[in-house]
Amino acid sequence: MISRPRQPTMDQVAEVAGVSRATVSRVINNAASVAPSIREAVQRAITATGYVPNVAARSLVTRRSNSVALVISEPDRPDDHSFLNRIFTDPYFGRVTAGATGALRPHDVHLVVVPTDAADQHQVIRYLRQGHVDGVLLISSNEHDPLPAQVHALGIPAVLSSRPSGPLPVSYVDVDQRAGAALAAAHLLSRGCRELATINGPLDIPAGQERLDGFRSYLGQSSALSIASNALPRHVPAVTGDFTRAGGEAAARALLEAHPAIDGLFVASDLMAEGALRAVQDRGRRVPQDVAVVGFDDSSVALECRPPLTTVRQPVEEMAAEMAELLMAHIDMPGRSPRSVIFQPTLVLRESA
Amino acid sequence: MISRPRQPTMDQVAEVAGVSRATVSRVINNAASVAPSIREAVQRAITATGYVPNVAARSLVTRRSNSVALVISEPDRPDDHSFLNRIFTDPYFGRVTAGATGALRPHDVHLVVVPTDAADQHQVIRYLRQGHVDGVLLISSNEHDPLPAQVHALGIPAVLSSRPSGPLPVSYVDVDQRAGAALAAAHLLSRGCRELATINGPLDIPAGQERLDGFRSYLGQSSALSIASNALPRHVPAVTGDFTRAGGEAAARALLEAHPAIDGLFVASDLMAEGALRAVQDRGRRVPQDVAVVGFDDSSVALECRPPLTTVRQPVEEMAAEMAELLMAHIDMPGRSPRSVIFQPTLVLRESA
DNA sequence: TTGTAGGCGTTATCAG
DNA sequence: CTGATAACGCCTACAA
Repeated sequence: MISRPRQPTMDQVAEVAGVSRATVSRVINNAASVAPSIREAVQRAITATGYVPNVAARSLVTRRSNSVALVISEPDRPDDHSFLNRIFTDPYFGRVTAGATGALRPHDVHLVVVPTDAADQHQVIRYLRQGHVDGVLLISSNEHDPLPAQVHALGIPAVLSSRPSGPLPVSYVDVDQRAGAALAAAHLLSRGCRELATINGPLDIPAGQERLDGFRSYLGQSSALSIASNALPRHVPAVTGDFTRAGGEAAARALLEAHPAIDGLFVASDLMAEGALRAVQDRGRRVPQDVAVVGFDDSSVALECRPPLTTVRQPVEEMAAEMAELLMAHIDMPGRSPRSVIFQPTLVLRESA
Repeated sequence: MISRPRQPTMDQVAEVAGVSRATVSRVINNAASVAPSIREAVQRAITATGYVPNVAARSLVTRRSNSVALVISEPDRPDDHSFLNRIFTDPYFGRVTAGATGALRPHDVHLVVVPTDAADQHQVIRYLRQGHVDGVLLISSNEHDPLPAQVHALGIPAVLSSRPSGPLPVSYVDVDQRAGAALAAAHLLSRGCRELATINGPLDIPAGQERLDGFRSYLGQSSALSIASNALPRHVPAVTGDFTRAGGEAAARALLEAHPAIDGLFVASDLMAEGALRAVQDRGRRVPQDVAVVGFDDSSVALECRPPLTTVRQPVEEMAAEMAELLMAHIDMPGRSPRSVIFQPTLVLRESA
């Protein structure tokens, strides 16, 4: 059996380079003022010995771990197993991860992905308190999720992925949900649809509520259009889905059952829209000729739908990158006051509407 | 601005409890022999002060981080962005994560998910050398991936998710791929299919190669069957897909174009099978009446297919849990000799075949 | 510009 | 059973 050789320490590098430990430390953290010749000698010693700094020792003194957590909180899912499955299946989280890691790389900071459901939450809190990470990117969509408040109470730097439900002095990044829904409504109207309906997300999730509000209130306001053409329905039919494919399918089925004349459908997520497409087509109705469908997210499933989905695009990667930047700023400047950054969504035209 | 109060240290707890630091340490690590009364007093002091051990200090002395990395390596994907998207979209990785975290929890060990493509590999190596983690669960399917060998050279405890391509003395967990493919072949034959074909995975991935081999060689051997009925085709048509939905669809299209009489199809992954289903149905052929389709993985998409997919099930969660247990054993007993654990797949009957 | 020395918060080895 | 005391590997005043 070959036992693993212990990592070389800074002292060994110093000895090889013929300098003191402090000097080695200086060139590693490229502190100013190290004679070029010495610096070079140290570099050589480092590569010669294969030295790599010990993170534990370093962060013990710097009080920095150089990593941040991406906490994905879904308190509602009781079943841990299906919960993780969902997280790793929903393209949204992949985009967030991609955006965040990209922004973090220049800062030389690692991202630790921490999925959590209700049962885990205290574990997560403990994890954060132990100093594993310097800050938290918190993805929490559920309005009643206690985690944002708890994390804030910890005093650890944090950035949320959407407006916190209560008044919490914390930074967040969000998309203008109402504007996105209005974009969808306007497009459906402009292509001539008059029997509109929507499949909204869970109403205890702000995004679910706001997309519904945005859709309805735009239709309520567009009196110009409603005068120019047939009157719009006073009451826009809506059925609630759960942001899953199956949920979207069931919701669409119910909707078409109750309102067979529907010719325009706004679905609050692409995943649900994919299910809705099936339901619509199962009833023998063509998309977009008979029923036009607009999704939300512009996730990768939008392209896999048939027909490809017209959808409201959130710049998720950019948003995640912005979250990361905000977080780094808070970490580097403790006491910096919280701020929010709101992104405007855009409409991506494909074939479904 | 409220500045965050520093975490209480062990000394403070000791002072509150009226004991020495060493004693506090003992109750925390519940070392043997601490007087019950003292232990209780310390516990009280801990909750009173809200003490949480500092992981950096601890792992500096124990040389343990109490976390392991789940490295997901896909050296082929040049585009980082789509790469992460794929990882977080493929249900397989979610299952792995679920299985591993579940097994790790009792050990009080955290899982750090580290996706990596070719460009990142040296970063990953550096990360591992820095001592962030005590060991590595390495998911690497590509035969030419240099990472397994590099990780092994590091001397850090590691467990692979499949047999390494070269002779590497390292533990791994795998499923009997050939047996799984044979299961599929046997089932298709038994339901009366005689014009069999397969959509195989990339041949530079062992799983891709072995599933193809297993399928073909079972058919070659089943002379009993081929005598009892019409002779089987000597050459079983096969087209290579890339383990994506779109790839499966394209492959199926090509297959049906070249061999319109196909009545039984083995697809080497559920994701590809979902695409294949579309292609088959687009040609106006019914599944399973005209063409029976068997997938591989029993991932969550198998249930979302229509019709729901008959598929070969890998017990992915259990396999990941086994990987985690093997890894913990290696971590706790350095020098333990490597071993492999092979799981037998099963056939899950649904409606597609 | 470089070296010396103290301390970061734990665990672990000893005595007592 | 409990308490000193010495590491663990690094950073950082401070001194030279």
